[in-house]
Amino acid sequence: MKPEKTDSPRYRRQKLAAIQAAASVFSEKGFHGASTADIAERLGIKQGSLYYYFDSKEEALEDVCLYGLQQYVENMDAIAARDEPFETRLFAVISNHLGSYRTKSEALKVHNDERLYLPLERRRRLKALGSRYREQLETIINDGVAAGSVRDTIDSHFMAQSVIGMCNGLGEIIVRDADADVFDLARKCTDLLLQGTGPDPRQGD
Amino acid sequence: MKPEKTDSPRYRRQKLAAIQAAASVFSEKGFHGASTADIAERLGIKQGSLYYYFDSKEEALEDVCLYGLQQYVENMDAIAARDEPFETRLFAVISNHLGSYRTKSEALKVHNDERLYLPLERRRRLKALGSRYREQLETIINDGVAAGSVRDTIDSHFMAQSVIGMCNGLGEIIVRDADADVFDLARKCTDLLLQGTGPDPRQGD
DNA sequence: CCAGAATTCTATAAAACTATAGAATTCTGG
DNA sequence: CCAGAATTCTATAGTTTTATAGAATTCTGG
Repeated sequence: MKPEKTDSPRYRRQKLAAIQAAASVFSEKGFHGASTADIAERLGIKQGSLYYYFDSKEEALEDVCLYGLQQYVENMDAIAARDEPFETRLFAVISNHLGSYRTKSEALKVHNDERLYLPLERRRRLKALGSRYREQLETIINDGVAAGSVRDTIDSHFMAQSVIGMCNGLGEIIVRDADADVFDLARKCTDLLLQGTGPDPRQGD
Repeated sequence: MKPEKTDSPRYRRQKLAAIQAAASVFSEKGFHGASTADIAERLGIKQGSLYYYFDSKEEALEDVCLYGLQQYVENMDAIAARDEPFETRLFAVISNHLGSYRTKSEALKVHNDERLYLPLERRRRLKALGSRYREQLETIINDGVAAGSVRDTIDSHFMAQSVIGMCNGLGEIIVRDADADVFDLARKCTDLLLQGTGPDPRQGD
């Protein structure tokens, strides 16, 4: 018979630690490459005890992905709701994305790389969060077009995907290099997207 | 005792088919999630027979990654060697990158997502190819700065990583959506990088 | 068509892994 | 400090997996 679970503070703390341990191990070895023994060891308990916190390895993956995505998407909601110029909001979006790589890099990486190994049913909530993220970004871009800050030849779906891809690419720098300056990268990235690579037309040549 | 291997045309053909089968299975299930039985089945032989073509599952992964990367890097060499304006070469780079997602998407995806599971020793050649790719791209960007096509405030290392990330993000569109027009995406992507999102300064507002 | 080489098959050893049951230990409130 | 609840441990059943050996089959040149 399974032991009873609770939602005591102690349980909650250890469950969070379990999610973080799983995030760490999954991000290093991948979902299938990691064993439940690896996760338990990182947490400091025995393999079998891990099942007090997760019903299955798959559930652990789902929890890690949700953990990585949640705050990240909530921040996006806040940015999309603000009434600010396009440039400011784009910078906020990129800062949030890159900043998440610093603070929750492991769980976010797991979401990006491993979520497809979840069966469709478990992926539902993740999909909803991810779609919300992309839609909010598209809305911000469309608002930029409406306000005249963005050329109307820009396809917002294409651009949203580009921004996300770019941030994920830069995320690799951030994860690899602990000294990388997130703020500076976000600034450069925003600048590149706004101005392009061409010589600044506002200064003569 | 192991059977003898040859380099007959038949062997070569089947080895290539084996690499493609492995690419297909690895891209779908991931390296650790895929079994040698899965690969053999896709190839139409039995699990044990696969070891006639690979000494180990790891070797199969290495072969797949090299297969995915090779032509892609060679194309980059050709582009970097050409004497063309920055804009033309950037478009060529992006077309090559996105085009590879269409023609060899599976092997390239495997390289991107699974290569880190190879032990360092096996990753050497891949690393060399990948570095060469990034360095060639940085050179192209630096040439662009020298020629005045690119603002000198652009950090070429940063920009190379951004371009690669952006292309990988768009690669997801290409892989997911068989109807996506690679040429059109490459054009939009080049345009975004060159011009940025801002209103075209050459037309009044 | 034959002989030897090349390719594939069958069978299996050895190791690793998930998940469960029930015992043991640790924690908590009274 | 005690009783019951919460947490962790031990042990293991049942799969699955990689890799190898040697037999069987298929191909090839002469």
